[in-house]
Amino acid sequence: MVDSVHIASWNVNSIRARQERVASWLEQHRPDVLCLQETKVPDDIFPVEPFRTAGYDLALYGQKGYNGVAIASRVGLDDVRRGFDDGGDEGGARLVGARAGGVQVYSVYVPNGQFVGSRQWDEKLLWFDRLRALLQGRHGAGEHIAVAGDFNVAPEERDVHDPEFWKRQVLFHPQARAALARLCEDRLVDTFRLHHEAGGLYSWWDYRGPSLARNLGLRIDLLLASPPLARVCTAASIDREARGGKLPSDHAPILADFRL
DNA sequence: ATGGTTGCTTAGCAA
Repeated sequence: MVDSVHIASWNVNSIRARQERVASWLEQHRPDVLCLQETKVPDDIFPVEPFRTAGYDLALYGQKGYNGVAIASRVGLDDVRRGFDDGGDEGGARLVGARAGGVQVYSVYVPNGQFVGSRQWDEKLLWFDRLRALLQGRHGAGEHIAVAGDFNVAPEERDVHDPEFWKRQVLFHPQARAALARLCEDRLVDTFRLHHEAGGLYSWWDYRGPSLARNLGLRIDLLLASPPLARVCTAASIDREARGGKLPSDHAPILADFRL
């Protein structure tokens, strides 16, 4: 009987490039569930062995070259659902859901948006509303739901090293922040902010330039919980250490613990 | 939206 569940999420920027690093991280942290984004690989050649060896089942929704999401679980994995089922264009493999450890889990990779005013920008803003509709259509208010992933939006000024610059960019534009806020309002809670007040705590640092050394980052990776699940969230963190070393992803893993 | 780096794919795109 599971009485607690530890959920993690990590944009790995290619699971094939990162598989040894992810495998050792799994052995070290042993989360019950790990949501992955930017796996960048079709399902038939996803490197499943390191996960099986570590005791994890996988729900895969990938594609060639870009995007790709997955859920790894060692506490059961049922009712896997890939993508939206709203009849609209999927716009890439960016969403997979499953039941794991008594929680309804979603791994999400929100479109980056390219630049403000682009076609991809419009798709990004729309994507939040599609996700909101999907969650409202599939789930009731009392359920334990975790929506984890790379949202490609920092929620607040304290989540951005230079808000004045970034508010004109896709990752912190007022319209993107508003779209995220609409998704969340009264439905999803940012678990990190239940346990940390400080600014300067980021989950992504650009590969280019001295961003990591100078902590020029943004907190765009989020683990959102429905209110009933948020009420039993006992801890949340960002594993900044995993952003270091040789050939890291440009994102750090994020984690949250729940007592069920 | 311009630079810098990384990954997928092998010249150029996406992030």
